[in-house]
Amino acid sequence: MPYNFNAIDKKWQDFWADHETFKADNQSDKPKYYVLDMFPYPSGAGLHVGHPLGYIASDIYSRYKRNKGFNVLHPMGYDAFGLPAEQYAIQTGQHPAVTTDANITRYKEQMDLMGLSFDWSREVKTCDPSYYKWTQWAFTKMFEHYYDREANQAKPISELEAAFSTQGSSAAALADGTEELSFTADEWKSFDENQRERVLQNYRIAYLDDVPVNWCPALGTVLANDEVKDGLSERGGHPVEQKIMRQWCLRVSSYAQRLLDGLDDLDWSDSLKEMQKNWIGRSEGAQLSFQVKDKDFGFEIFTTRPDTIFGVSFMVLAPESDYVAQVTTTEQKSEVDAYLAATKLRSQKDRQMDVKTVSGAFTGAYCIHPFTGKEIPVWVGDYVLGGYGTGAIMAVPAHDSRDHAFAKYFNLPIIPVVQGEGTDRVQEESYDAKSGKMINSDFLDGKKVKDAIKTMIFKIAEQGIGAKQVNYRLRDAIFSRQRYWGEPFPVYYKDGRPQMLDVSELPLELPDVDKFLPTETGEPPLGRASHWQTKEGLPFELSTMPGFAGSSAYFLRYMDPHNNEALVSKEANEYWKSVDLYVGGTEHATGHLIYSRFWNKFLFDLGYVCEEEPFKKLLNQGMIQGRSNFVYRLKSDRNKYVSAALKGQHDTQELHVDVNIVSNDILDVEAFRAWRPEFKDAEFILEKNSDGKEVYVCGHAVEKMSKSKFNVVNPDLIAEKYGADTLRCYEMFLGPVEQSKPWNTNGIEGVYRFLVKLWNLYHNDDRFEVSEDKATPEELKVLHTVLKKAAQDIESFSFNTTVSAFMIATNDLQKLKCNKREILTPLAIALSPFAPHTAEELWSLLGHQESIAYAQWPEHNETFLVESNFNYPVSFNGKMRFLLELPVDFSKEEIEKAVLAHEDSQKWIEGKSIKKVIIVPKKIVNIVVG
RNA sequence: GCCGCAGUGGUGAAAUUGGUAGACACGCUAGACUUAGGAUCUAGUGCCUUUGGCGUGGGGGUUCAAGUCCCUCCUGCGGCACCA
Repeated sequence: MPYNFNAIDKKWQDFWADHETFKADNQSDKPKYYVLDMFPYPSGAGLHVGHPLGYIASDIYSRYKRNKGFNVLHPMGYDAFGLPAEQYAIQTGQHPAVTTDANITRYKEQMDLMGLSFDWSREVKTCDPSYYKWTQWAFTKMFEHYYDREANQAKPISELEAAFSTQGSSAAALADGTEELSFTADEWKSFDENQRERVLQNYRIAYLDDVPVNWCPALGTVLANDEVKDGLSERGGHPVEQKIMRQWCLRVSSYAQRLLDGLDDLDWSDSLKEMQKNWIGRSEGAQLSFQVKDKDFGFEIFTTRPDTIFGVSFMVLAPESDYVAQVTTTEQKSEVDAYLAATKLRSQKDRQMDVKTVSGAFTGAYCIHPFTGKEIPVWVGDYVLGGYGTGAIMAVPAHDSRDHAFAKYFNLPIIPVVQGEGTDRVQEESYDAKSGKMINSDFLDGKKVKDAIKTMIFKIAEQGIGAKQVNYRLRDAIFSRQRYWGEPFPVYYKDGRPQMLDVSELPLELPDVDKFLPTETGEPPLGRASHWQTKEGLPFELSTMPGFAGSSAYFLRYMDPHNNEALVSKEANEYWKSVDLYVGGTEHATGHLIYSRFWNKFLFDLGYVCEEEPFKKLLNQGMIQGRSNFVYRLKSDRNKYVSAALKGQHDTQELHVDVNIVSNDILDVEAFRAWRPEFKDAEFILEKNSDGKEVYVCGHAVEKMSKSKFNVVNPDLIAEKYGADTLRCYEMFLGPVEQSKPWNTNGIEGVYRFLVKLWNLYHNDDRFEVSEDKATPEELKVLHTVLKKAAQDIESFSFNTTVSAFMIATNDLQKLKCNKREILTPLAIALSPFAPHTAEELWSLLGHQESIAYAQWPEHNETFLVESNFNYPVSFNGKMRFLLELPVDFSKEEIEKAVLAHEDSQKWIEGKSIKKVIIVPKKIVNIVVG
């Protein structure tokens, strides 16, 4: 029994735990490095082989950095509030805290089995009151601040109040607000507290507002936009409808520009940056007002194409727009009302599903064109959204496809104002491109589109009818959830006015309830905690915070997890600064990664943290999908199952079968009978495989790994069968970390063989045996090649090729029968990030007392890597190439002679030497000199 | 529809970033040792009409040299989606 991985794994996992090997200190002479994984939601299913992909990658990097002499912070914790535990609680009555704790225990066990080098002394749980104290605290700070557009940062709301009492509402000109209000300083002073609060709510960063929300009746709660996919809830896939509700909101939109600008300096993948840019959705254009005919007001529209203003042939209002009621004429009222009623019936999902149907109604009103003075009809149409821009548009059917469809449907004029390739067909198809020259446009005629946009913005401003305007798609975050298992708001109400608890009164702990369902009167579950109120008997807010609340600042808490006086102390924050490497999946691109950047920027504005961006580098690990297996049950005989190749001859029903009783798609029929009572008498129609044996072959498909599909492969089982190091190396060997791929165990033997081979190289029967002889140049070359490759590849997160490099080195050393200490010592250190248990064992067998985790990373030496095929002196400072014509059958000597004779070679080679000679066909030789 | 990414053997994938395509591993074939092999070891393995020719989704281009750069088309994946 040479390579007893189970014993080795256990020995070193215990050793690391006992010695707190990976505990990071907040003070050190070493440079710091902060490696963070996105912390998991501890689900009941436990970890499957897909989860550790990112954990292993970050662990390899952490271990590498420790060996490189860094003080590494590598913590782990749990995003412990969430829907599944609560849904489970509703079904079983089991308190979510109990299930969550049980799941956490299981998660920790599994992570330890993989030898992950976390500093567990810093573990956080978002559901822990000592943790959510600081989530609540940040919320109260957001309530007490507003966004100052001039200073471009959050400022105390008290400053705004002071300004109101001297300047009235004009003080709010540069504050980001929900709606415009008008009052004088004296009026402000005469306001009572309720009136003042109503004003202030428009400016607070955490504020209450009546907003259209995604209401999910099945879950009994509202959901954020990123929690809704295709009109269905992301969790559970329940239908979602639109509803107006009074909710806590966070003014994330104030930070839109900073969230966008901040991306430039981040080392994130282009695709992820692109996703965030899309989500923020900046668009530049102009806002201008169109006067309504025979009325004393006009309405504001937003357009990115002010240049096409001479092509406007109608206006469209969103059905939700307040203007609709104001402008609709008596003759058109019944038609418009009917249309509005019909639109209301269409659910959010319907509107998304069928974007092609054109619908609308004429209001009877007209606008006056600001430049031509012509009358323009005003319509209502549901393709214009209430929540974006001003909820009203100028329609230019010749140059906007949606306007074009509307114009065609209602037979409205299409006036081309841009000439370009294809504009002659503008009656049939709109020309949306921002290129070409202006026509039919008075003073813009002949200008290029881009110039015309500039000119027009200038003109609009000059005439006082509008100005340049930037709009963002990013909306404020709705922060209330009508659920139990989340952070309680540190808020109570006095005469309906929200009041914040002081930090000394935090945390406000989640009260117990008898059931986890809404009350009979439809209040959230917290309404059942009847005695839950302040000392004065005032009621608390009954909603809880959403999932992203607890995950928005956890990376800061790890820096100083036991501090009861602050989220993070100044010293700890200034030492660790921000996350150097953040590893996680793309699924958080528009949720967590936006909210936590916002949250961090807010704390930065208040001076609580020293870095504006929390995550410097981001590595997106791919998803590991499951490979499901199926059996085919006859519809005629529900006890009979037909093999995959023969299923065409029968009418069958496809059933998922546990992949753990299937090997290479061949079903273990006895295990199947034993799997579930309903299958105990199962009969099979078998097929012949290539060996002529009768077997049951299963169907297969790549799907998401999930319990219900029976395709979950547990990392524990793999670790038990092959050892943690094989699991770690194999997950890396599968391919680039960033790539998604289906799990299959087919190649794991190869990786396992590599570790055994390496082990056996330094073992004679059961005895560890190393030679003290000096290594040969050949052996040194093998070693230094792998040292160089490993360092380079780890730095560039190319872990699959690093594993290959170790395999090559092992094979080479085996051929050389090399078991020398001089080789093994550095090799073990370089291998330790990938196979820490094996490396640590070898390290101790080599006689070291201290853990390999802090051994110094061996630097490679280039002199051992010289190409020995050519006997040239070599240097490694860059490379140069030049061309040389040679006779067909040249020798190496001739090459050298020719090189030296070449007229260019003198100045090229001067002071340098030939590094590499590459011979390619067609009598051409490339000489690389350095 | 718009934006981004990718396409290489039977399979997972490499390729010093423009320099001998297919490293490494799985699988497969043959052999050795074995009572046995789902153990271990050795050799072979891109394709073909094999003294040679062809090959990185298709077509074209730049270059002494292209998987890599440019144009174009096809296919797949991801994101956004009536955002004016």
